[in-house]
Amino acid sequence: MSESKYREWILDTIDSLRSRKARPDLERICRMVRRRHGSEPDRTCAELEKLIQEQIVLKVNYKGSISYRNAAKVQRRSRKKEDVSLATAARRSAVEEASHSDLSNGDSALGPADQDEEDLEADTSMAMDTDSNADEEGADESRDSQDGPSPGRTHEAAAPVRAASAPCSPSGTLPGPDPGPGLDCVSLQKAMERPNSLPPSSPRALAHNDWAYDSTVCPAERQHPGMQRDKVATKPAIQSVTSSPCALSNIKKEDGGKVEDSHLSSDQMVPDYAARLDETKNVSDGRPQTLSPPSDDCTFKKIDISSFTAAEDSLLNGDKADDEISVKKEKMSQNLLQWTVADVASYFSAAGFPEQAMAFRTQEIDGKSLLLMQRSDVLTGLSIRLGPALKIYERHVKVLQRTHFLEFEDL
DNA sequence: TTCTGCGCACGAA
DNA sequence: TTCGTGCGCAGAA
Repeated sequence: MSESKYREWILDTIDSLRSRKARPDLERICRMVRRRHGSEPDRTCAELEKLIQEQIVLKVNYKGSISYRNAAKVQRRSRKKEDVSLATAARRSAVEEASHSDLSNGDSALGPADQDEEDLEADTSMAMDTDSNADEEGADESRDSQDGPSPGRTHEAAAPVRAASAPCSPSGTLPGPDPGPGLDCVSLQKAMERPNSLPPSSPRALAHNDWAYDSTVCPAERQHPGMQRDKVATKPAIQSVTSSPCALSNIKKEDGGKVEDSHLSSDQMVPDYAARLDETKNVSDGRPQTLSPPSDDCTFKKIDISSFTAAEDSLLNGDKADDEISVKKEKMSQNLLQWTVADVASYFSAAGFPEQAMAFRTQEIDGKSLLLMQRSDVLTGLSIRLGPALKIYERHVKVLQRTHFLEFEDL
């Protein structure tokens, strides 16, 4: 029985419970998985915990009880029109994801809108277990250290109250809705903690973090630790869990028929650059994708993503990138600071994320802002779906940032 | 007995 | 007003 199978089962179960308006709590999840697939609650619990760690499943405290959410389906409500400044917005959303609502008023399923500044430094833990047991948070911390230095995750210390503890209470006789002390999964969680903590600001750290860029041109072929989330079958009904990250872009929100997905063409989304994109794609023919970072004052016109990616890879491996690529990279880094909002939007549009490009535009992300973006900002601050957001961050934002900072480090 | 569907109320946006 | 959520009940299996 593969883990991916379990993921599928669990996500399926959560979706199923949700669809029938039942609280997806541990008890129900375990029971349903056992009934449907004959899996022991212990195992289900363990797998569920893993999913939480991987931020595939969100653990939330809703109305005083623990619920689990399919992270891919968590809707970020009413963030469409945010006129707050980018920094504020991004930060706030990071807080949203990370800090969860406290028991104060229970409801936290969607993440609190504003948690004030108390957790601003907290990195994004999609597992917004609102009762926030320190165990999990610890794991999260170590895992997500790439997001940025999160010195002193305040909520960690601030939340010893009513630790909802790990969701383990296996073996059929599960404690009721009260997530009381069943079997604890602490050991599991600890076991799952990953050592990983180089300061993200350091390009080298990035290179050593959970991210190793594959030189393969097609991201679909890549499987690296940092992208594990992408492998999740967000649509449980689908059997093949070997889905590539690319497959995620096809994720549709099936719940309630809320298909937020883009039916919009590039033209609709980013009219001014879409044409160029199409043009480019046609011309490039066999080549993957060609970016055309705009701006009149740009010192370059087109950069081949694949080349760029390859350059990054070489960089990571300590190889000497070939001159041509280096030149491109250098130019790109320099120009990044000069990118306008439109440039950034067009970049992502050209990179195959026209819909998400709009989000960058809406949030007024220019080159400088792009350099400042953290993972959580991309995942949550833009109100874009998790799948594309992960890809955008891992394959583009991070790459651009790293390249940029590497440049400066070298200088 | 267990599972499922759903009306309804609640709280947040 | 809309939306996400889940309690609690009734009917089905």
